[in-house]
Amino acid sequence: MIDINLIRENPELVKAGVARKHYDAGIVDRVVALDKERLDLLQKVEELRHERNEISKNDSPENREKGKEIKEKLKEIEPQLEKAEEQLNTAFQGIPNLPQDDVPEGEGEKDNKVLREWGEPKKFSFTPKDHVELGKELDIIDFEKAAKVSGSDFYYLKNDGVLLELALVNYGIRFLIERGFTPMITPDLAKERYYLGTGYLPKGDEAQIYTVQGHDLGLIATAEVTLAGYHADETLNKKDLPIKYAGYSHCFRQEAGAYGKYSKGLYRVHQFTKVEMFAYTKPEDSNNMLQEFLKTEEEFWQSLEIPYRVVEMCAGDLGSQATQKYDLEAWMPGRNDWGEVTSTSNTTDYQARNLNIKFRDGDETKYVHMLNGTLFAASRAPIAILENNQQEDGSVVIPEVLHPYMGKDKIEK
RNA sequence: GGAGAGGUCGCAUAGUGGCCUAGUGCGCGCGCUUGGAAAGCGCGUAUACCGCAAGGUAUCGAGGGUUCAAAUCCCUCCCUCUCCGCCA
Repeated sequence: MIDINLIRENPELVKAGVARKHYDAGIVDRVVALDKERLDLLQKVEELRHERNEISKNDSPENREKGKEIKEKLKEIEPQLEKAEEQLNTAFQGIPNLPQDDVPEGEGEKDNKVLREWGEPKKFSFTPKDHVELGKELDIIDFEKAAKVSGSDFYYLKNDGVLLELALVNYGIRFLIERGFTPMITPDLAKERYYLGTGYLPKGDEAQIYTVQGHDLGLIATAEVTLAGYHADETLNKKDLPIKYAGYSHCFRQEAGAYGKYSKGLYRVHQFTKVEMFAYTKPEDSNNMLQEFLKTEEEFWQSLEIPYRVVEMCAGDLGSQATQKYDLEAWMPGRNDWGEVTSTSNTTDYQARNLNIKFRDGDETKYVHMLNGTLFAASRAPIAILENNQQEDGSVVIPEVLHPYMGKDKIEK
């Protein structure tokens, strides 16, 4: 959530930011009204409680009578206050984080800005195959058996497909350790507070998360959930900041209603493995950290020798949490187009306020800033590797940096 | 999963209906003392919200309930520890 004081003091500023994200700016007025209503009721309730506290210091028949009266009044007003608080919270949580000033204007994907390209989209002297075909021919990915056992959009990895994922994970984690990240393997399930607190909800859609029947648990859609929750309700030491984690987890997404050629094969699946970067910083450092994350992603994908481009999200495509966001899109010959492989966001103090994560700065405690960024998803990275590195004979050359982890330099039949 | 014991202001503990505005010890901070230090002594040491302020309200694992009044009584849940069971 954003700072309620910002809304009280400068509702117009908030409205402008909300409008840039193409959310309904009327929500700000609703919050202002509900906030006032809540304050009025809060004052009444506190006055009555004060009276009650005074009375119970001296026991007498008269005071017992007075106490009974107060009890009755409170019974009436307290539920009203509760309801007002609930309404305020619901409306308030609908207010997204505000975009940074220099974020490009725009409504959605079509308005995102390509900042630069690295590498050349491959040209083949033969007709390239897509990863689904390659995966089947090389016997390293099996969608059909997974469909039988788990349903559509699940997959088995086999043979060198397994080695490739493990190599990527091993290489990726070491890559981040060298850059000062603390490696973490996190739980794959988390309580509602955490998977909602990180706001893994696309605009208005709650159906993204798988939940466990009979328990307050959901399968995480990203390690961002568990890495953000790690320090929930803590006050961190200023001297420990920034804290940088490299998270390894499985990710689970329902992806309801996502079909079509752009969702083919590994591109959109219900479960995948991901190595995620996460950072807690001082407020003044978060913009630099976002650039550091982006640079780290670029260095990683360059080391894999995959052509990619950097895209800055426009205000309308930031989602509720981010103030600024960059994606890397890798070249995918199978679709003859770019495909998103990473995403890095600065959520500033928005998640920190949801999860109550602060740091001590002298006499003051302030909210930390929190950032996340994908190093790679072990579903989409193999798409790029298989499709870009395929040879005419159907084999696939492994990126050099993975050779030591893979134990070979080529996947062949 | 079963049985038992617990969860109190940074840490350790006291508190079993109104004297709790939560005591004490440790730690920490400031001051006195000292040539300097230790000890000793004194004072102060949570968070959030409302309020210009004085001050007020809430929080004793969480949520409900009983009562004029709840850390304290009742119910539900969560977590930790010990033992048992089961398993990797």
